[in-house]
Amino acid sequence: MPEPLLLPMADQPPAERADAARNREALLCAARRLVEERGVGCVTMEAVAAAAGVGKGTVFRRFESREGLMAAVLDFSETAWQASVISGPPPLGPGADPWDRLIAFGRSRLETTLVHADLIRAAGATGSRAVGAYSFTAMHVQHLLGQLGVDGDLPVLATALLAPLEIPILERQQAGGFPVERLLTGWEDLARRVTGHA
Amino acid sequence: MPEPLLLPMADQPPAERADAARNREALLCAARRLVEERGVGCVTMEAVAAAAGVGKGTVFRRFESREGLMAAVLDFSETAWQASVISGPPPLGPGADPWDRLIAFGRSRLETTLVHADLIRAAGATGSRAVGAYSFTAMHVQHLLGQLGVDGDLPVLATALLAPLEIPILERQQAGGFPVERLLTGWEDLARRVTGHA
DNA sequence: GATCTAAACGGACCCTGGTCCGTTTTCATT
DNA sequence: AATGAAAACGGACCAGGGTCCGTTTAGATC
Repeated sequence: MPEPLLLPMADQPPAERADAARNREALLCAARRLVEERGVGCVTMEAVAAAAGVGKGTVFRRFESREGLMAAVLDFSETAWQASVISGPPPLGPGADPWDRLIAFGRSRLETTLVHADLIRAAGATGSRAVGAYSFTAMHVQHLLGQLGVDGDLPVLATALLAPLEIPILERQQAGGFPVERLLTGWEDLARRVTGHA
Repeated sequence: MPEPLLLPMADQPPAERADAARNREALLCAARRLVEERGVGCVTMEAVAAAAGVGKGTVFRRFESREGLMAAVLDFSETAWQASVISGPPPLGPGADPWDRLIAFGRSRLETTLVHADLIRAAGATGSRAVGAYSFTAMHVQHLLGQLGVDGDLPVLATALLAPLEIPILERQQAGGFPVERLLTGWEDLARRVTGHA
């Protein structure tokens, strides 16, 4: 007879050891602080390690890479933003009609993306931005498109609508001298054409 | 009386010295070859320098940075592609009607972008891709939109149409399991909505 | 051809991201 | 409390991008 095997509940990753969790937290705090006070570009992995009082190896063991760490830092504000989309006040949050929500979404996304530009770039493709955040925004836009009665390949259409709000594109346009206001108007126009909304 | 000043023709940058030009060429060849036979990721600046028979400093003096060098390598195929848009056979080149050209453009751009994905990524924002190439494609799309009678902010609309064809977006979708065929169909749909074409 | 200056050269050197491995710590079990 | 194995730790170490500066070279002038 098998000995009482220790809780066979679904084999989830065995949970982080106490010291590991503590260090993760300390590192995240340190990183957040350093990024805030020096700017992303001037924060080295070694500096973060030192500020958190751990060795460099630990930073990499916890966060994989610089991109990973920056992604974690970014995740902070990203999560807050997602919350305001899910349950904040209209028109960004639920309650307003889908078209107004879509427009509010575009403006809000564009603005936060520009605010966190450096961090987003530093988080690269690793970022929650590139996986979690993307699928969140994609889902949300798909949802709104559905409510607006748009038909077609919604996942792909949603991506098309999101693409011009991504850093590389935004920055190139800004470098080209397009004021934010114009980008926004342009995006609204795009949304109107895509949805067929009056 | 001022001595016969040496050709006051517009003060263009004084032209490259012979040895500099020779080295630039040698470096470009070496880089092209190495990229081809090892893949972008396995080509170090030092290796390129060695292959070209010059010092490392020279590589950086000529091309500024790794991104700059990769951009120069990329420029090669990019220029060829541009030529086929400007003067190649229809429907990509001139001769076909604007709608057909637009569709051909989308497909062709998407394909070449995927083919050169690594290089484009390595060329980063420095790349001709990010400046020259972008403005070329933007101009071209603007032009076609104009011919199709689209009105609105054409520069911005053109960018919106181009955005989903850029690497970061394409790759994320590919990673999400969308087959190329679907991306293409999706883009055509987008173009139809934006232009209002039947 | 001698001379002079700006430009180019090369490679030692620095910095930082990332890896490796011998040591230390946690924590489940006895 | 003692024990043992898995996990975490730290910091020396490595590699590659980018810089610096003393030396060399092109090429214009005399």
